[in-house]
Amino acid sequence: GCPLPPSDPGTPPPGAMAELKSLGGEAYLALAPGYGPSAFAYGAVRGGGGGGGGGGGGSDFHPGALGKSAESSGEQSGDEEDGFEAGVKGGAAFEREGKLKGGALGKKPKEQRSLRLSINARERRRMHDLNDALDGLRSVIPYAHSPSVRKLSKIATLLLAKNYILMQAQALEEMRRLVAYLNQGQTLSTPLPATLNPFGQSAVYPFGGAALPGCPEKCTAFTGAASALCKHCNDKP
DNA sequence: TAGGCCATCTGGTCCT
DNA sequence: AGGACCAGATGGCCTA
Repeated sequence: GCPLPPSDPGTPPPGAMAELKSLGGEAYLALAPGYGPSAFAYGAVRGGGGGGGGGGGGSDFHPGALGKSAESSGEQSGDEEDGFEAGVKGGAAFEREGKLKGGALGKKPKEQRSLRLSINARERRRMHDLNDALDGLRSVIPYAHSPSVRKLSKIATLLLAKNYILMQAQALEEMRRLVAYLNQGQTLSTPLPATLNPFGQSAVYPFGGAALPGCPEKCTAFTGAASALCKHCNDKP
């Protein structure tokens, strides 16, 4: 199976990793082949990535630092000119083709080029927005966020997010069933089925062994206060 | 060096 | 007509 990403004490969202553990994490990390472990090659800083390339003469687009996608979105907003400068090859191809989407027909070459640059700039902006959204998604996914750790790829981010959502839904459902079970007022003389026990196999009774002076359901062990969901607590004056 | 990932350009298509 | 969205192509950077 996929190894759990190394925990980063500084960054994981509260309780996120604990939830991963309690649920085994397999579902969460069950990424499609090729995007799992390799996608989590933590520890290596990804440098200059990408940038420049493309249609041409990437030099003008070389952000050069880390976390390109995020940075590039913004500093390239000058784009019109950048796009033109960078578009050596693309521009050449464009000029060779001598055509531009029906609308360019009948326009002067200079106008065509201007329109093409405008379209390029819009597309760049759109992709930057998309990357910003992906960054936002990464920021809420529990994995090792750290400057010294390579960030998740786009595909890994999407797959991880999907599995995380599924895992959260499952956890929520289990908690609901557990609350319903407790509200029945029954004592847990037998271990909860694994599917009802999000606290791990060893925790037959998640509230600890010692009887608490309060509610017989020991729900106070959760919060230290009477639970509004517990009928025993509600019965008390 | 091959493969993965990425940014950009580009033309097509659809929508307003 | 113009903008948004999409997918293909291209080339750069990085890691194994």
